[in-house]
Amino acid sequence: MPKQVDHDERRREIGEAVCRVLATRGLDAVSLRHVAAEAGVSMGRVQHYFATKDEMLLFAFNQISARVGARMGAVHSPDPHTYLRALLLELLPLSTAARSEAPVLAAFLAQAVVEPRLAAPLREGAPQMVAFVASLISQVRPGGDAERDAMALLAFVDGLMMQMLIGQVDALVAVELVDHQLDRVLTSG
Amino acid sequence: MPKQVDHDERRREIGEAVCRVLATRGLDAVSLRHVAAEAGVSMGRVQHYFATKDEMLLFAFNQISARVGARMGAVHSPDPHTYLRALLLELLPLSTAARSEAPVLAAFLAQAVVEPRLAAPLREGAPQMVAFVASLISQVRPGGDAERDAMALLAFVDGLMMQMLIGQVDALVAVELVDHQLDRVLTSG
DNA sequence: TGTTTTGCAATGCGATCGCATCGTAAAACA
DNA sequence: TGTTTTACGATGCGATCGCATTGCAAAACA
Repeated sequence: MPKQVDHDERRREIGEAVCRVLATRGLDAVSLRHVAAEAGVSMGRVQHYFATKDEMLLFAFNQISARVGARMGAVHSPDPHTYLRALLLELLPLSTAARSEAPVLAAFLAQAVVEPRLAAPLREGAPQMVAFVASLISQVRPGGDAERDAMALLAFVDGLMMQMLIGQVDALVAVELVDHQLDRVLTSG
Repeated sequence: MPKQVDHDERRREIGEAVCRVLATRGLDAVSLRHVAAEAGVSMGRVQHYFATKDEMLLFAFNQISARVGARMGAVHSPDPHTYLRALLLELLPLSTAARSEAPVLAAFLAQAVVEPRLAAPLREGAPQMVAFVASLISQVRPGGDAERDAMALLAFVDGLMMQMLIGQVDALVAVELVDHQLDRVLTSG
C-alpha cells in the first residue's frame, strides 16, 4: 500500500474545503467536484474519504461546530461580566476566524430548518450553552430568571450574526448593541 | 391567442409553489421541474412566466417579503406597547401564516449571505423597520437611545425565529422571552 | 522478495439540471 | 373570416450531478 496516511487529517482538509465553498458560494454550490477543486485534490480522493455527499456535509458541520466550540472554550476571564461579554462577541463575525466561520454556520443553520439530521445536534447542544451563560449571569446578578436571560441573549446574538452577515449592521454597532444589551441584563432586578 | 390570462396572478401562483418547495425541502430542492410539479403545472408554463430560475427565485423572495410586510401592516393598536408586542410576535412563526412563511424567510436570509441581489433589498428595508420600532419605543419610554433598542429587539426576534424553526425554543417560551425582553426595554431609563 | 492491502486517479453511468427550440390550439383583432 | 398574437406543452440539448466501477502504483507485511 502507499504510505500510511493520516486519515482524519485528510478528512479535515476536505471538510475545510467544504466550508470554504459553503461560505463563498452557498450550500447549492457544494458538489463533490467543486469541493475537490477547492481542496486541490481529485474527486476520487474525496470519494475515498466520504462514502456520500451527505456524510461529507455532516462531517463539515461537525467540524465547524467543534471549531466554534473550541473558540468558545478558549475564552477565559476571572470576571464573569467580562467573560460573558467575550463569549457573546466570539459568536459574532468580528475576528478573522469568526468571519470565515459565521457564513458557514448560517448556511448550516438554514439547512437545519429542513434537515432534522442537522437540527438534532443543534437542539441538543443548545441547553448546555444556555446553562453556562445563565451561570455567568447569576454570578454577576444573583436572582431573576438567569436562564431566561441567557436564552434571550443567545437568540439576540444569533440574530445579530445574521444581520451582520447580510450587512444590515456593521461591527462597531454590533459590539455597541451587545454591550448595551448586556448591561441591561446584568443590572436588572 | 388563448383567453387573456392574469399574468400577475399566474406568476403569483408559481411564486407560492416556489415558497412551498423552499419551506419543505430547502433551497437546493428548488428546480424548475419541482416547482412546476408543486404548482401542478407544466414546466413550459413556468418558463413562460419566468425567463430564468434566478428571476423566479427573486420574484418569490419579493413575494414573501411583501407578504410579511402586509402582515406587519395589518397590525394595529392604539397602545404603543401592545402594538410593538404584536409587531414583534408577528415576526415569529406563531400563527399558521407565519409558520409557513418563516422557513422561506430563513432560506432566503441564508442565501442573502452569499447573494448580494437578495441582501440589497434586506439592507435597504431594515432601517425603516428600525425607525418604526424605535418610534413605538419612544412613545412608551421617551429618552434613551430608542433606535439602538429597536435594532437590538429586531436582532433578538430574528434569532428567536431561527431557534424556533430549528426546534431549540417552543412557541410558549418564545412569547415569554419576547414579553420579558420587551418589558426590560420599555421600563428602562 | 513476493503477496497483500491501501490510497487513490480515471472513467463511466444514469439522472437531473437550466434553458432553448418548436409546434400548436385558441382567442383577440383586423 | 382571415390574420396575428398569446399561452403554452413537448421535446431536446449540453452540462453537471452523485455515485459505482476499474485499474494501478506503492508501501506495509509475510
